[in-house]
Amino acid sequence: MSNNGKSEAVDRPVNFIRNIIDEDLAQQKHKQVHTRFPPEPNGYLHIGHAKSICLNFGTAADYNGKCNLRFDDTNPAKEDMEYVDSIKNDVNWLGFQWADEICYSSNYFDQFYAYATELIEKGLAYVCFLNAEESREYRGSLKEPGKDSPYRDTSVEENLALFTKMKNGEFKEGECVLRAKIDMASSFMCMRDPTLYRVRFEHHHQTGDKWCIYPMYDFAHCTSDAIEGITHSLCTLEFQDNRRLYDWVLEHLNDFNKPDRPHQYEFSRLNLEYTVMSKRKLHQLVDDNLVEGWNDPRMPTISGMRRRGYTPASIRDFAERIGISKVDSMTEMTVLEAAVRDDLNKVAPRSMAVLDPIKLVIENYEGEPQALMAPIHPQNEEMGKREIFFGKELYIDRADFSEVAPNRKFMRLALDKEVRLRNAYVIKGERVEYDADGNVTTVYCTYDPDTHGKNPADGRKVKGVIHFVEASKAVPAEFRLYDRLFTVENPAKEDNFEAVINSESLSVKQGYIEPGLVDSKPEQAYQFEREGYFCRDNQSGEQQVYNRTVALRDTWSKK
RNA sequence: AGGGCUGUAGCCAAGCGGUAAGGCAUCUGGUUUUGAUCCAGUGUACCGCAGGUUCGAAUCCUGCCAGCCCUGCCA
Repeated sequence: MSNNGKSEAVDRPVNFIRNIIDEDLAQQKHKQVHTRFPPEPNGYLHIGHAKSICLNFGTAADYNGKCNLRFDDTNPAKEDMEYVDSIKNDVNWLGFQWADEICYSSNYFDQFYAYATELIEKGLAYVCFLNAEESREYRGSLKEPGKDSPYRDTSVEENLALFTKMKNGEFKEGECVLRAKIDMASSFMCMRDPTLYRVRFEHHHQTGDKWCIYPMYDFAHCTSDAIEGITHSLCTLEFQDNRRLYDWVLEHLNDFNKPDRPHQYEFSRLNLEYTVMSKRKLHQLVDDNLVEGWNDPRMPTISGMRRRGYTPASIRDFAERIGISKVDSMTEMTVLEAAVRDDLNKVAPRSMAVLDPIKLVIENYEGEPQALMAPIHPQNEEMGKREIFFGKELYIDRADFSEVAPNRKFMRLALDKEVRLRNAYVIKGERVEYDADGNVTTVYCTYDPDTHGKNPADGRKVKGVIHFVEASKAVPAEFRLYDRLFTVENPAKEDNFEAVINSESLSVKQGYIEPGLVDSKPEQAYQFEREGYFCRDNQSGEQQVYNRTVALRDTWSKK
């Protein structure tokens, strides 16, 4: 059957949803797979949505099916065009194309109205004048059954008239709702005569002022799926109970009570360590100015991660690595980081940048700086070479020098010790100058002119390699280093998650880049050798600002 | 006696009656002008616990335990 945990259709990990699809296809329940990604446009997309996007679009693509992008826009009070635009943008950026036109639940408002009418005519829905509080009391509790609304037995004719009045704006907000007549004693709370329609005098971003009644999620979602011919409606675990209502609605509508109607399947949402995933909390971080905005590189939003330097391929790979299941889980950051590193390692041109510079003088070098050629990618010659410079004055990183090597493992520059300047020559530390505070200002070295592109002729072994930038050609740049946004694994569990924000989640450095980098494009990834993967900030215009996407894997600093 | 789900190595996650895939993390070697990459190797997983069925159970049955979700005119 399944070979090494891979799906038959494509070389991709199997999951329970693919198993269901394989079965449905085998039994010819559906001819083609049709999924949908149904965000509500009330916030920006985050990495958790990316998991769902990859699942829905990815699965459809693997089975040669289709996937719709559908805005679940049934609550105009919370929604906005700003979000629909950003969502479209993020989905495209991730590399997915929706089938045909973009869909909106609001496209189907006329049909929803007709379906609601059908339910009323069948005696399966009624207009209820209980207010919100009364309605809650009548609902009962988890352990106690509810009791029937006094409006439950209103005649079909009267309900029809009442519902028309609701639509015509003859009732105030909150005065009445349309409810399904199901079972006030059901153990599923969502089946205790759930609300189907409520009155809202709101302007809708798609339908304007045409409607003053808006359908509830449970009524709109299943019917939208059915209208669009969705076969597999994938959502997260908290909708498991709602599936009973999903099925009830479709089974009681003539158009949809067929074997090939949509079915809902639930998978677990993504939880990532050291961050939050709820829209409410992300909204709060933005509103309370704890981050720069939705696209702050520390945010788990698609736009934030994009600005940080994550690539679409790396996010898709991450989604594949974490898999799909029904287990409540918490994924470690290392999985995400490994996914970006794997992608960037392959595609990122190499460069050198000094983030915390100290001056280094080559005492035995005279004359103008010289140009040297360096590989753009040491493991991929096809990427070509770049020009770098070497000269009398250079910058190296403060952390790469120590007057006295702290231990035998120290592989960087120290006095009377040799080290390789990456892509250039072997140098030896000779002496050092300090400022009044005891900080190193300049390190004086000599270089071995016969070591470019080769080891010392006399067989001396030089183990250490450090990076540098030639001073006269160096271009000043700002580097922004990011760390986890929170100090605890699961900030959502805190009483006040804002209290556990990592105050050191951003540190800014002023240093230098190779001159060849001045025209770098925003979001283009580079590996600054020995420092990590960086990209030009997409919000800083002409300024040389680089965001660190992720540091290089570090297997020695903790020892 | 509310109901719905879930429990496989530190973290994800395959497996669906024939004797435990894979990834991340960890650790150990090797290569290396990035302490990166790459390569090779590295895990007694009492398969939540306890019974039962079976020649044989992570897979079937029973009971128990733990965690998550459900009482919006939110989605």
